[in-house]
Amino acid sequence: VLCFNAELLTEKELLERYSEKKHLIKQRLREFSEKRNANNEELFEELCYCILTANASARMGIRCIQAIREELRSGCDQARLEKLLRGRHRYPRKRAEYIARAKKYLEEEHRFNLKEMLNNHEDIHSLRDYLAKNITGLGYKEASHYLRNIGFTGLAILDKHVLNSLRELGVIREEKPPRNRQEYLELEAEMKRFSEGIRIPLDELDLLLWSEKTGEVLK
DNA sequence: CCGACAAGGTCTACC
DNA sequence: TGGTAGACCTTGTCG
Repeated sequence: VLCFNAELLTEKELLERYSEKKHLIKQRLREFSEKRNANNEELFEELCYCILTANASARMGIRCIQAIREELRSGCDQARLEKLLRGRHRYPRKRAEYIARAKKYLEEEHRFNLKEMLNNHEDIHSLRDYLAKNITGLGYKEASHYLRNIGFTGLAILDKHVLNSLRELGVIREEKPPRNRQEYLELEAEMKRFSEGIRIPLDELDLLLWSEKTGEVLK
């Protein structure tokens, strides 16, 4: 936060950063993996957090989730959610709508048993497809974000910062965000190839690149 | 104080 | 059926 580094990130620097932050990164991922034991209310709260962070700052997402925590558990009423989000989020109406719809969908299709729903998918990619398709407000990036945050591994969270880093490293040409499933999968595959080349697990690389740009989270 | 612009994208309408 | 503008919307930050 002190200064902006205008120079391009190199592989050498990346590996240096990795050895510096490796411990913190692994610790963070362990924290995520502990979420595998979370109950349905906690899993739903995390889902809502990811709905809220799409095109919004992480800080905004955290502030919002604190404000609506009670409402998520009690009624999850759209109008009340909107009121709580107003003044805290960019899109109070739409995001309140998405959250209310998600709650309704999960209740109708899964009796709100998120745990079971998540475990019923044999592989993580089909699970992500399912979420992106059926939860309005979650695209591929946020669906990946969600799964990572509740302890699944092996998915790339291709946000603005990570894409920018990948471009600087020469892994990809442009940092334009993927606009559909196919583009997302292609970019993810490129990142995975790169991660194997430099021997940094995909999830750790993702967290590393993100922390390079934001400086937050890992601290 | 004011204007510009970014903030971990995604959805929908329309072609 | 697949692709692309425009909508969503407000706060915080920086010059």
